[in-house]
Amino acid sequence: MTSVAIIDDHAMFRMGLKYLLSFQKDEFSFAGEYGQGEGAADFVAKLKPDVLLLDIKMPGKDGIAVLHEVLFACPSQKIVMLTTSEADEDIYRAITTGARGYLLKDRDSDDVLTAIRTVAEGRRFFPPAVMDLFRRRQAMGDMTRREIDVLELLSQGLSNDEIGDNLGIGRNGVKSHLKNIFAKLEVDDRVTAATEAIRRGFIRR
Amino acid sequence: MTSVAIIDDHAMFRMGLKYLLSFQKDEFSFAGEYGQGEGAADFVAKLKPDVLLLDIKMPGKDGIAVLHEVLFACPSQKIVMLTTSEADEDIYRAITTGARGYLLKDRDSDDVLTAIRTVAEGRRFFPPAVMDLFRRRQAMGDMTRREIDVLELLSQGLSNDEIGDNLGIGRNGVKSHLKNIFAKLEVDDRVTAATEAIRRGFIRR
DNA sequence: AACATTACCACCCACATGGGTGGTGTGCCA
DNA sequence: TGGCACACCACCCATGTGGGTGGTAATGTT
Repeated sequence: MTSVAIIDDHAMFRMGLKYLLSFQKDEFSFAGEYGQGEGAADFVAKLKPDVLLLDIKMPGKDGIAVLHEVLFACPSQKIVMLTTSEADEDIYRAITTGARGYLLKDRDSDDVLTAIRTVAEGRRFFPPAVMDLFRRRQAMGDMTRREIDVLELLSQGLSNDEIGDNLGIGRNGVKSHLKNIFAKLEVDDRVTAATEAIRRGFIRR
Repeated sequence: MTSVAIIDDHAMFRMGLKYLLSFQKDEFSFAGEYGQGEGAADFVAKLKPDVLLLDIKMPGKDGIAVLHEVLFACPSQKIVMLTTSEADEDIYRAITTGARGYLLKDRDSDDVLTAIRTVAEGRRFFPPAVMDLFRRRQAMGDMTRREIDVLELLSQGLSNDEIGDNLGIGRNGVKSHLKNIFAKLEVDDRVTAATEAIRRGFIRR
């Protein structure tokens, strides 16, 4: 008997899981649900479910932060990320910090039970689409702290001079960072850099 | 007794609704579910539910297109949009084409039953956050077909010359459109124009 | 007939951008 | 002690951008 808990800000989604599990009463039990990132780690610590389903995009504290907290307190906790986020960065962080599964709600939500079963047995569950995005992200190399700072300001429409002012460096420093950013994102202009950085999850909004 | 159907590509979400309604068996009946935009209008025509819940972001045909089709065939159909999309453009199109309700999954999903009840009674249901976005969009004026074309190419990182080549016009024509676009979006550079246009739903991705 | 909207174009100008080539200093890991 | 990633800077240069002011011509609407 496998106990399953879910952390997701969508009430309907939590209910969907409860309903889904209710058809497999001999195999799974619904351990509990929680609707936000804040306090989620405590919730998990008390419940100790066999498998935890965890959403990424939540108001306040996001799922990646919760993932860190939960695994810090209990490294053996089995966690499946269940989210709409196709951002390579989210997938990369989730897998590298120790999630055992990652499902895209829109594409793979039929696989939920399979994922839970697989992870409960101690194996990993990552659909091909997820692995593709993970590998792409891995091939890219890391974005440094400073590069993220630049991207953040760039995406707000600031000029190189303005970005420099904000970061306390000169325009040449900014241009230098931009050169590296462009190379990593494989783009050659700031508009695409901004949209790609958002799409890939390096910056939010 | 109110019959309710749902069109949403998220299997879990559809289950959530089924589960939710199952607690109110004397008030609501679950008429059916459908997982994509393609063929959704026929599905509704056959079922004729009292209230239809309709997601916007679906692969292939999106919810706004389905909304049009369904209301064209049956203008009295009561429809509640139930989506994560906070894009003013989606909200604007949904309301102006005749949706009776609009709920944000992440913020208002507790209101689902209230929304269904309200709409079933023939009234409208739009939460304050939705109305705010609607009014903001209304105040802005429409984006013309040509302006959307320019935005689309702009967001792909093309220069004004390249955009002109793609549209068969000169750089001056492009600049002229851009001037109007900037004014409507209340921005003054192409990076912000691109990110805002995406965020507000004028262009996808 | 008067007007607004949309779609385009021309010319000017100050400034920003992206590419290039090069350099310095710091901290880290081996 | 060497090597490497990182953060930053300098200078050059062709091209792009955003702002301005102006124009034409085809569609409407009233």
